[in-house]
Amino acid sequence: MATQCRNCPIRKLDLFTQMRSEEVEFMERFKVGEMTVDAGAPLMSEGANTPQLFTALSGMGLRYKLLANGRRQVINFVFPGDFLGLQAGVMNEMTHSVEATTPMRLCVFDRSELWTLFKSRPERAFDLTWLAALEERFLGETVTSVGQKSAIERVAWAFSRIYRRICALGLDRDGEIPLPYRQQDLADALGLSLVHTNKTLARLRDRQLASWSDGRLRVPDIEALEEAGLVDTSLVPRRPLM
Amino acid sequence: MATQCRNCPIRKLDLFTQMRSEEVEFMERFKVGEMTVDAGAPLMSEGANTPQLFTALSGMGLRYKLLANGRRQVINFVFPGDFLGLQAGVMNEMTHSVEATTPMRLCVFDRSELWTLFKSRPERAFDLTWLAALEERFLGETVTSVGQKSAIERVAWAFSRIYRRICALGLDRDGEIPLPYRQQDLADALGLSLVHTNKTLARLRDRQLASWSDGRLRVPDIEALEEAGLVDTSLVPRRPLM
DNA sequence: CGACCTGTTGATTTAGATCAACTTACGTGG
DNA sequence: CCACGTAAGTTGATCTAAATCAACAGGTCG
Repeated sequence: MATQCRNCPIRKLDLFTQMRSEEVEFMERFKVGEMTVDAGAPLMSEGANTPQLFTALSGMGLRYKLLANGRRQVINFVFPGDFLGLQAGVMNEMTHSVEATTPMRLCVFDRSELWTLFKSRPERAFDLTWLAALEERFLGETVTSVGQKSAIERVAWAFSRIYRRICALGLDRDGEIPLPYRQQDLADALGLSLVHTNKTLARLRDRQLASWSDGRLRVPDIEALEEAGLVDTSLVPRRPLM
Repeated sequence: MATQCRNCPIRKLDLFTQMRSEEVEFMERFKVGEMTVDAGAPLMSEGANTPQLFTALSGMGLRYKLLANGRRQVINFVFPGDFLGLQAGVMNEMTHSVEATTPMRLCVFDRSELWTLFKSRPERAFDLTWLAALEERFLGETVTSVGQKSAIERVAWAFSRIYRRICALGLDRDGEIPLPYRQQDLADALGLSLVHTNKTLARLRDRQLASWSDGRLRVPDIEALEEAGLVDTSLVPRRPLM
């Protein structure tokens, strides 16, 4: 039996904007089920026209694109609260793939009901657009990091962003968060080679800015890390949850 | 006296999805005016909370972010039909700046009316979300190009995308389009140095793939250029126009 | 046990950055 | 009308951050 939205495990977090109770009721109707997947499971694939939209509830994943030359770009990492499938929802085609890195639990929505949402729930439609704008904002920052920063700045930037997000989800425990990706994933996200990423991680460790091993990231001083990553510290607002 | 939407100079192009007449009427009310600006004029700036939203009607511009270290990332180029200010519209703050490269003419909308649009015009709200998803798609592709491609592939990719778009706007004339940017702008868009960009342009010219000088880009064989740029040639759908 | 995956480290190479000149073209002001 | 300053493009020489190549170590699993 699927969790009812009123008992949603993450909705109440400060990270998210709060919904009015009619909205919660609407989402309970909009939601068609829940899905749990194993680590490594593909969730959506580039070019496909998935009938389903998801909101991640727990676990972590990643979005990526493959190139003709075999290289892979990790577009970003997927954390609880992220909405998956907007492109399929409005344009009928995903232009990137999504896969689960750890086991994941996701809310499932029916894509064909999306238009109903726009017609009957303008505030939810607005929230969806907000999420799209937030994604655009984040990708603009990613382009900037990959295009203009040195290796150490890029890794520091990525760790800062991830650390802040995971903390906001309440998953940190004395300065440490779970980060269950491989170095190759980070390398592909930042446009760096695996070897150079590894050496850059060692440098960050030496400088006591961040230490990532055994799937856990320890950040002794987040502000110092943000500075090292030239991170734009303008406030990231609360985000809507679909 | 501002152009009325019914006489919009670009709306009828095949590039754009067609609107129903009620939608056109609604847009005429939503539109509060028109603006023309000189080359070099700033349109929006990072961190600011502009009260206005725009749709570009003519001319070209660019979006960019500046870093603490003085470097600049050009996020993308702005062409007629592009919508500007979505971030300000939903999140009250731009995270990048926009400036006019040539003189531009723009439709002006009132940000505070955006919520009215969501409440009373769900199909227009849907279109806006579509545009946001399209932007996300394009930025994903940009990250992939900047993160994973060689200099010549990146330039070929950018030229392909630009060429296709400008042709769709009907601005091409025997295999040539206007492209009034500086080499520095392209360099900042692709994460390359100015000097290396210049040398890469020479290589593309030698290989007869693309020749850009005096503000005009000539492309003898767009398919060959796309191949050189590892361009994902899956169909780019018609886009909504706001 | 052996195959495979992930991480680590050192040696070598290279794409692209940086540095430095020089050329046009285009104002602007004397 | 010319001198000078500035912006954009071009080209060659040199440097370097990061890529590539190679080898090995520890874990895990069938």
